[in-house]
Amino acid sequence: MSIAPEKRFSPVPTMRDVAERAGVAPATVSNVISGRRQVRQELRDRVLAAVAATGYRPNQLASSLRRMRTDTVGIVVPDLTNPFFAALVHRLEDLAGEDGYQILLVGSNEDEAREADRLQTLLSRQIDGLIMAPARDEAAALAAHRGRLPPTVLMDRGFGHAEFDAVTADNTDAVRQGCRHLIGLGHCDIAFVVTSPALDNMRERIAGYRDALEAAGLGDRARVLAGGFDIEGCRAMIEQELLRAEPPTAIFAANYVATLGAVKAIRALDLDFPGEVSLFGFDDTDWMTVLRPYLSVVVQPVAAMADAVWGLLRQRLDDRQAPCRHLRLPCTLAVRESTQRPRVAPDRARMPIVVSS
Amino acid sequence: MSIAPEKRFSPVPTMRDVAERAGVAPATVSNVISGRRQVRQELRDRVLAAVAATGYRPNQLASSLRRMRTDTVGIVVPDLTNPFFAALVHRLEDLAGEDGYQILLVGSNEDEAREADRLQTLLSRQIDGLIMAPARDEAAALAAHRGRLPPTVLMDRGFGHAEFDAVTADNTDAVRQGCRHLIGLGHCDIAFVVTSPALDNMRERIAGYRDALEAAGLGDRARVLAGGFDIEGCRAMIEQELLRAEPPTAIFAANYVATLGAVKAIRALDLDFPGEVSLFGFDDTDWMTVLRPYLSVVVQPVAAMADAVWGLLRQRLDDRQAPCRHLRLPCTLAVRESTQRPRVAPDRARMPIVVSS
DNA sequence: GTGAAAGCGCTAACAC
DNA sequence: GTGTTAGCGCTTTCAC
Repeated sequence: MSIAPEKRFSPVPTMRDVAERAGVAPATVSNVISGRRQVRQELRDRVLAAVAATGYRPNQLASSLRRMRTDTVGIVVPDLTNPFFAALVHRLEDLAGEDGYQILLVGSNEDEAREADRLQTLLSRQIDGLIMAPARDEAAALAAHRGRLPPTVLMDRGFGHAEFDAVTADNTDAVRQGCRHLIGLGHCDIAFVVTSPALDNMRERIAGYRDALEAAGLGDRARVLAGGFDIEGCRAMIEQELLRAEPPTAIFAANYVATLGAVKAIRALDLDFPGEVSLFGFDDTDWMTVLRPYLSVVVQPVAAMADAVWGLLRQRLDDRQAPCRHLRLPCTLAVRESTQRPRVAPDRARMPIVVSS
Repeated sequence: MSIAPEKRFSPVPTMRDVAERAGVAPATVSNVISGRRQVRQELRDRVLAAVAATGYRPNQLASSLRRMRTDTVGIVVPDLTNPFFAALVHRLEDLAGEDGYQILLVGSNEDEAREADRLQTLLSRQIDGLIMAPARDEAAALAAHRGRLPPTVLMDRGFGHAEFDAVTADNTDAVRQGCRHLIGLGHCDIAFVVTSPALDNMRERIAGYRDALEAAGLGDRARVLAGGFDIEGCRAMIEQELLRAEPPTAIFAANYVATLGAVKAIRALDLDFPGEVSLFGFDDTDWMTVLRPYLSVVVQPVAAMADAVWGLLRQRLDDRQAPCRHLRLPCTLAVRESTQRPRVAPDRARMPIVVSS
């Protein structure tokens, strides 16, 4: 053994180390590992042996830099704590993983500034694709990067942009049907609770609400409340509404947060539920068929939506020129226990209802 | 204007483009942008102008390769759909973002093979840190990379490893207290439902259960059920238990999944709940104080746990030699409506109880 | 304080 | 098939 300065043992072996050990060119190692080109069996064996002996593990970073692709997709959602988005992310991570992509996850917390900031870093990481439920429809953060964005699919929100693929539920129709159900039950005073009427998806849901009321000649009874993006805000707003002289006989909540806010408000006032007030919620979860009363809700096709999003992204990855598409998936209604006939006869519905039980 | 072949307009400007335009060295651009070194005001201005003019945006990939750090942390959880993990991830993403890190998210779906596979890719991406709630305590996936792992913090599970920092709830004590509550109410037949007794956290919870029963002289009444990792599995197991000749008067569910499974089982059998059977759950969520009966549960300090995890990771990033620490955070009990006195007097508790209502 | 040059680890292009 | 070479875009010595 010579004492001459040999190449020191590198703490983490590189492809070159493997190549030297196997007595082949680095490119050959690369080809063995990636399988991109045929390599003679003998060399391949030597390479594999060298890989095993050195414990070599490829550095994706270097590979990505060279190949100009990262096999990474960014996902931006407003709130991971909301089961709707959690389910979407869960499914997307699944699909992405199957196709060899990893997920860079960002939660915007419904905050535009934060979203813009995080998006910037996401893009600087050279993500191959972007999936986003933007905090605001304008998606100013996106516009700022116009022309420099990777293939992008919007979901749930911001679908007004013609330059992006998008997936949404058929919001208007879902709410229209929900309202019909309530009206059919005899409800004339239905309050509709959204987070923010500034969001297109909420506007669509409001449209469904107004549609249905007008079709029933109840147009002048429409009341839309904006409770904000957190449960407590919605709760406060709804509580106040239920304390009015002529409270609604039913609440229709336009999303998960509003739904929870509504039940909390009803509980806080200790109302007989659904006796004194019915509730139609939005978004279905495990627990809704478990505690009482089981909630009647609009069910968004979450799995199908995630599938559609991923499908659009894959297609966009293959062909950046194809025209953008907006997929709108139908919702279903799960009518359960939280909606029932109002106590007051329809013709007396304008009379004040005593709120306490 | 010369027709000579000038450098073509590069579709995406690089630091070199900016440097040329500003008439400075690439290194200077780098220094302006990173702020790592002082740059004379005049040059700085020229650089900034060139950045604006070209619309240059740094390539983190190249930077990471050179700097040998990615400002990225991998998070592996068994199930994003479980609000406990969703909340953990949510909070961790928050903390990471504040510190300039991004999150590569992986859901293992409680599947070891998948976990190992995804972990491999995660590591090849040169993540700076790893946060993991391993599918199995052995965390074979981790062991396979022994010595080549970035700073790693385990949470909720796998905390038996002396070579990793870890954060868990005080499982044994939490369950012990929960059991005391049930026993105090007069319950002598309490079934304990875990997902899998192979997990250390479940074993700890079981230990708390046995402790409490033995302390009350009820050691021979202990019944531990393993329902598996999905709600339906737990439901089936619990349903069967409730149909025995001598059904338990109370169910103690050892995690979120088991809790939901328990309520489903109770509903499926149409039992008077909590009249005929009490339920003590595990993990607190928004909806538990909203529908009836409000569930009595063990509350894990999720936010504090995430904070602790992040804190440990940051410290480990700073000092890889420091001894590993296992932080164990106390839980609290939320006693609500799902637990009440059993209908049968304690001294008759061994008599069969009629199950139908 | 600034520039020149080397190189992070990998792969694509091109010879042979 | 396999080796050689030249970078991917950035940061970091090291001179000046």
